[in-house]
Amino acid sequence: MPELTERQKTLLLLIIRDYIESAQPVGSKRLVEHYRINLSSATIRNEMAALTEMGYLRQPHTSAGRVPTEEGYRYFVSQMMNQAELPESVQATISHQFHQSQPDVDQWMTLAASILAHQSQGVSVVTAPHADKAKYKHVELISTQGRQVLMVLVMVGGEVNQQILTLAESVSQERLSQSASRLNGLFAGLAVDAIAALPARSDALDQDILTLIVQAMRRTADRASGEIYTDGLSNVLSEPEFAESDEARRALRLFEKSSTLQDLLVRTTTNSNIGGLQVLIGGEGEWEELRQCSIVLARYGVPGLATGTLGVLGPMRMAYAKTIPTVRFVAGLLSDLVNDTIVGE
Amino acid sequence: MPELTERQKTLLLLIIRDYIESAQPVGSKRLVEHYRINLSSATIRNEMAALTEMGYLRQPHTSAGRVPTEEGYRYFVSQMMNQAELPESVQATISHQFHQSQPDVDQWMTLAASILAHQSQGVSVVTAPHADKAKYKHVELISTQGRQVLMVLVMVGGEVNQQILTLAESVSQERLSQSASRLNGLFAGLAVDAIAALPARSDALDQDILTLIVQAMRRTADRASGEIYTDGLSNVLSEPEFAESDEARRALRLFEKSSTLQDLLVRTTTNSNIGGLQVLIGGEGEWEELRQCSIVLARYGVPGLATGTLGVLGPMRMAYAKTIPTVRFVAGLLSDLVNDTIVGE
DNA sequence: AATAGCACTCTCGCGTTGAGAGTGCTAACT
DNA sequence: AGTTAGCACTCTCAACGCGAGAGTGCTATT
Repeated sequence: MPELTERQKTLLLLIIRDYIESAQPVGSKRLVEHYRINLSSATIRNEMAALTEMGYLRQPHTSAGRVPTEEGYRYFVSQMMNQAELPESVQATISHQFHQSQPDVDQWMTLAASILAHQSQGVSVVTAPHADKAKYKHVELISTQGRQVLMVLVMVGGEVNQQILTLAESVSQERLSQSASRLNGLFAGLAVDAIAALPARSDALDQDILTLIVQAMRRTADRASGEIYTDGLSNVLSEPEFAESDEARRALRLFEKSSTLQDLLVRTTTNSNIGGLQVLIGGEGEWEELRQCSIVLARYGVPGLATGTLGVLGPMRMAYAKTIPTVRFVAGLLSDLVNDTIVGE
Repeated sequence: MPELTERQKTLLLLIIRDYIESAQPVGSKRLVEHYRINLSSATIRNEMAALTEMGYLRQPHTSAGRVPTEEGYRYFVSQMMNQAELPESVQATISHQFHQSQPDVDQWMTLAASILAHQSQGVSVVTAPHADKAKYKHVELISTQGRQVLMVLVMVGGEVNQQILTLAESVSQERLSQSASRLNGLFAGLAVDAIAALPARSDALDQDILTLIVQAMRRTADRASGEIYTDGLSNVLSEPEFAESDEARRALRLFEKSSTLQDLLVRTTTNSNIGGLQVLIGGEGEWEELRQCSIVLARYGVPGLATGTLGVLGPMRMAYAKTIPTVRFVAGLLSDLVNDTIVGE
């Protein structure tokens, strides 16, 4: 791919910025009128032709202005990655909201999703922090009715797993508490494999619970991510590109099947570093449903202990300039929160 | 309002049924051709004129067929309320799905929402069972880090309240467990007011926890309903009436602000009996966002112990004939499940 | 009371047309 | 050589007109 001259670079960024704002193909004349450029429209036309030739722009039809291609957006985003800090005042507002909220993962996730959706005018996704290798911390068993028992399983890192068990026979709350207490003494800090490798318990109830705990921990580990929080779904319907086609419906459907969404998040962020952003433009050939969309994703958390993903989905014409720094900033915030909560345990 | 003749009644129902299927104004000729009626189109025209006069039908424009008015839909629904059973086979399928799922409230709610959305092709809403007067059952305190403690509070009826507390000073897990155990012995089966009325505890930690428990129970009671589950959001976008207008967005927004949605559910079902259906057509003048929509709602559960709401939102042109019996049936199922889970405690 | 016939109304789809926007190319200019 | 003015050309889009079709209400008839 040929190099861009400085002027082409400036023009390309200008054109994309304008298109993101106006949602309309931008022509040479409009460009001259709206921005202070010391060039005539004819010169700009030449440059536009060149940029089109190089694959950064395209024309919806012969006599329309130019529109960015996926390649164009990619260039735009790459230029933006390095710089683009969120204004101090916005940073302060967001931090403030987090610090005055309850110190509760659920609250944080909801808040993060809400902030992202609001700032970016897109659909936000946030997954709860999740440990790849969960370590046992504590179990509580609460008799509910008959043979049914509520098991609350807490992992190191604070991940909570709640589940109803059905035992072979009815057991008193007292015996349950004793059993839980015995297991807590035994398992503290162990990973699932270590627990499974322990010799069988002589007490039948203890052994049953142990088996169920191992199952629950395995299941938690298999889930590739924590619970998914989302917000701003209605934002996407305001976008003109989704107004009448059923593009919007396809993208929305992705959000209803949480398994697909999880797959997407995992596959695209699994190798990315904490703090590193990833921007998927037009589904990158992999995601048919997202051909018209872009996603800005980031991982947060403490590697090895608990990590999660957060991001924003919007039309390809998304407000990257605002979304990217916001996602980056919120990811940093959540990382700090996870860090503060876990470290020292 | 004048009485309808038997023939007018038949015709009105037929017209509405046809319109619900086809989504197009239905004319006299179409009616004669598609259904075996021993009448000429001219006669039908006369009757249609009468029905229009009476306010059950209306014409989008002079030379179009008839479309039901809100009044028309109301009549249609009222006719359907008494009869309309779900086919045995469908009942069986749904029951089966419930009985083979995990005995877990979260699972049930998700499943109920999924079934409702799928059957009705609308957006479903299900709220978790919730007790107006929560009774204490059990508390567990799990130290997480420093002064932070995870409190798991279980109510009679199985409602679980999970919360992070920040204590005045760091406390060992052992002391927490002891405190929890003392309180459990003391509070079992009591309502929040009874607990608040108890004399202060001599132990400072016990007293702190007690206060926090009362707060948590009050907060739970103040929430007018349990957690909200929803499904089928993308269905609503397929409906032609929402294709391009922004009606859809307004209705969707209702679902994003869970507070508004809760308000709606509470206000419309607060006085309705378990098992009784309520159908809101066109927002009934109260809900501007729902002017084009209908909602079928039902309460389920065991009055006085734990109740919840479930329902379906769709266009006014919704498939009532399928939705109403489904909502009624699922409500019955959930009532049974709640009953089985709670009774005997 | 029910129906056949008829004149009337209104929407919708379709082809036409003219204005406007934007382009690419060429020739002139710096 | 790079830049610019001018111009012919292309294409979309909104407006318009028009005819077909659907549906109605009314009247006269059975």
